[in-house]
Amino acid sequence: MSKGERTRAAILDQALAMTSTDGLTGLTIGTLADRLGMSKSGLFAHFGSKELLQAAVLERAADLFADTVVRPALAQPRGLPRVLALFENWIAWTMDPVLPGGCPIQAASIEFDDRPGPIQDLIVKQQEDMRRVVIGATRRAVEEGHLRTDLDVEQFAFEGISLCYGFTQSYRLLKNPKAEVWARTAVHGLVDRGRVRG
Amino acid sequence: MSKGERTRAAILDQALAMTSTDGLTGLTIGTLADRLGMSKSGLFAHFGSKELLQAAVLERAADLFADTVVRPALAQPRGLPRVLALFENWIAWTMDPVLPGGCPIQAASIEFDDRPGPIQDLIVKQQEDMRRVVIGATRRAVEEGHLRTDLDVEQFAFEGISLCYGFTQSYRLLKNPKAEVWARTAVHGLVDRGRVRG
DNA sequence: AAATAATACGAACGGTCGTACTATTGTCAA
DNA sequence: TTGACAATAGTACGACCGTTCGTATTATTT
Repeated sequence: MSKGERTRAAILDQALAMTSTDGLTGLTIGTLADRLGMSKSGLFAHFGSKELLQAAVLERAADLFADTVVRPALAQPRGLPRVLALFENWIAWTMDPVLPGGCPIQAASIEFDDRPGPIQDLIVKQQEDMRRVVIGATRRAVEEGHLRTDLDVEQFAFEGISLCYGFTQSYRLLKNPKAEVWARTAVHGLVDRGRVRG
Repeated sequence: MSKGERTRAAILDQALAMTSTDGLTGLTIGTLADRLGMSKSGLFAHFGSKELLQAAVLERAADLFADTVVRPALAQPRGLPRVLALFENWIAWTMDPVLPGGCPIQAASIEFDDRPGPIQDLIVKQQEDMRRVVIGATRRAVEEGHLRTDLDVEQFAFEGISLCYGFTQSYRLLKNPKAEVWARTAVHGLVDRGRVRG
């Protein structure tokens, strides 16, 4: 790993934290350089433009999300355990102090839902990837006989993802101490309702 | 209505649309003035600071939300019809072309969930007001005998609000044509599950 | 019609933004 | 150890930011 690669990784770590609290637009090259003790131009040279920096941050966020949420869930036995782990890990991810301001991708979703361009395209791709993961795990649970065969897996995924998103509001903005219980109760309810009878 | 009040209202209308797409931070006095064909300083004088402008925009958004979502729902007979109207109106509000970029309050929630200050305080107050409205209507539905007496109304509100929020993602960012059906199916399911047996 | 207040304007301020260029330093293979 | 190139710093730029100020214009009241 060359020196350039090392600094680039350090930049992205700091940029991720900054994006988490200030958003992709609030992420600023000058203050980012200050926090890293390096010059604006030196940092800038690593990416070539702010938009490319934003894209790199998003991809780093997605990697971290995959490592924290998706991969550990896929390590669970297929079927219900995996589906539940997906939601539980997602809830834990929202509370993870590594991201001081919450999931940067979720924030970016709202920030960029009216700004077409490469960044929006990337966010859409990431969100649909995640949707596919949830749908895939759910469909597996149906095949394993854990969930009803007549279950609408797309509807199921919509509700599960919505609950994870809603949790962010209650937990991060409203700081409601019951938020975590609500979210976990809700996803367990969702899963239970999909279970085969008996 | 004096001339000042008239321009102030016109400013807020335009500012609301701009906030809807660009967020409270992306809302900029210069371009806002341009769109209204007036000078930066003339516009500025109406509010005294950008923060006060942002606060005024949020209050205008809340008024509009109350007129579009809450008041029509309260016109429905108490109990289940009112609860359902609340969610249906909320879904319609998210699709309302009056807000070209979706609900400004929801966007501001994520934008400001890590920026303490008067704006964050205002947003928290608005969100908790809305939460209280949902909880109140739900509790009424219990009293009317439409919903189970052992229903956890806070849990119910969390799930309903989460679904409305999740709908924004699917509809505005991912532009999924099934989003509206998913959201309506989900809230109807939520309500049905709370119904008294038989 | 005169007096006063409300409203709007234009210009300018200090700052920060992203970006472009050039110069300097550091790294690492030959 | 040197030469080539990657990495970082330095400086400057035009554009825009929120804000202030003095002044002109327009409404409203007396």
